[in-house]
Amino acid sequence: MTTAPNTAVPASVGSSFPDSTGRPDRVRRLSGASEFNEVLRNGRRLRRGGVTVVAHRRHGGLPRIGLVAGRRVGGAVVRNRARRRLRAALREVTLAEATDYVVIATPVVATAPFEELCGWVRDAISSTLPRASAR
RNA sequence: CGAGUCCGCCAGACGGCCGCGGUUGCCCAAGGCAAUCGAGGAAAGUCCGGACUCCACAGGACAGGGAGCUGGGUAACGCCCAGGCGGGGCGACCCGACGGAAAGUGCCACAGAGAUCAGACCGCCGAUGGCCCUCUCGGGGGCACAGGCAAGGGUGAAACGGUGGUGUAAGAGACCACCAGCAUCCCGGGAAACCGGGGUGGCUGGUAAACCCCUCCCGGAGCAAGGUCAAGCAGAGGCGUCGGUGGUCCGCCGGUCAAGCUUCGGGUGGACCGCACCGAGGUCUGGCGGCAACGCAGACCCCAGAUGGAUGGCCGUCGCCCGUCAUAGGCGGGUACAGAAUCCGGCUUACCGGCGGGCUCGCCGC
Repeated sequence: MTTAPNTAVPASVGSSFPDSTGRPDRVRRLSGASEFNEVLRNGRRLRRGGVTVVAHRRHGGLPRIGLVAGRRVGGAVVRNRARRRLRAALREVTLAEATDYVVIATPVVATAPFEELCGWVRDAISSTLPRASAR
């Protein structure tokens, strides 16, 4: 658990972060029930490991994310932790422009090794990319 | 040293990389940069008490709810402190819904004869009355039918106060002495609860987290309170002595053809203020007053403010605890409970562990 990420994490950060697309990857937050419902109703839903990603393409603008950690994830402390780890993991991946994402947590998100969590998020996000762009 | 008890405190530390929210300043703006601040002792449960907001409010009666030894503290409390009383502990100390049972009503399982104007199973007596025997005609003896008694036995958590005497046929607070309890009066101490002492009196079960009585307190709803702006829609029916006085009634007030209430239907469900606060504010001063809770004075400080919800993610080193190999040390695992949402004061509950101090008991040494 401690030895493997030592080499893997910095590599993934360095490769995907500053210059994979050349633009500063800024992200907005989703806000309000209407925006969330829009994504959840019309978006493409993918589950990888302990996370579910719902992606929905918009007309333009920066990517937006919304995090969901429901009551079944745990108490307030565990839900906060799950949300923060998801936010940290999302910074490790490239998000498509003009797309809204809702990421839904399960209980394992709070306890799973961080590298594994990053893997789930990366797989799920990249799987949405061709569909979202093909639409 | 061991065991215990009370009080207070902490809630791993440091570093690296990458981030988030608020505020202030700067840049012409989108946005960016800099500085600065950014979870808890319980932020929790939402159980009490307030602040604040809106609605209501002449007054009275009755409901209803809450509190309940005394005094103090406090904005207030069901909280805190001190004291009293009762109970527990060798002790430090701990625990207590702790007003009234002599205002009334009710209840007291099982057992038991009887469980509150009590009762008589075994028992005791049988003076008096009755019956029988005897007779020296005064009486004497017997039976246990009437009747009397509640001492002893037995039942029970509890049996009409306890012990000893007098008394009597046998007995009983019937009477006496002492004692326990209660009521009442007086004296002394205390601010009071209460404590100590004395007199008098009647003659005494428990239960009020049973009804109840007494004293005191309580208008309702809550920040989704409440307000501003924006956007948007479609009205129709009912009540007409109706509405308000937010439990009810009396009474009062308002409206009386236009408003109000209400039912169904339609629209919106966004932004901002409230709301991040100069406050029942925090820290310090071995300050002053007080046994203490706390109050007062002075100095300094401004100390989270999100809204699908910031306060973090990952890594390293060192602590601490456990297991293991066991020589410094190595390896593996663990490092609680838990996350602000209008804000305060409490209570309760959860919690790996650690630190400091006071006191008590036991053992040992000087």
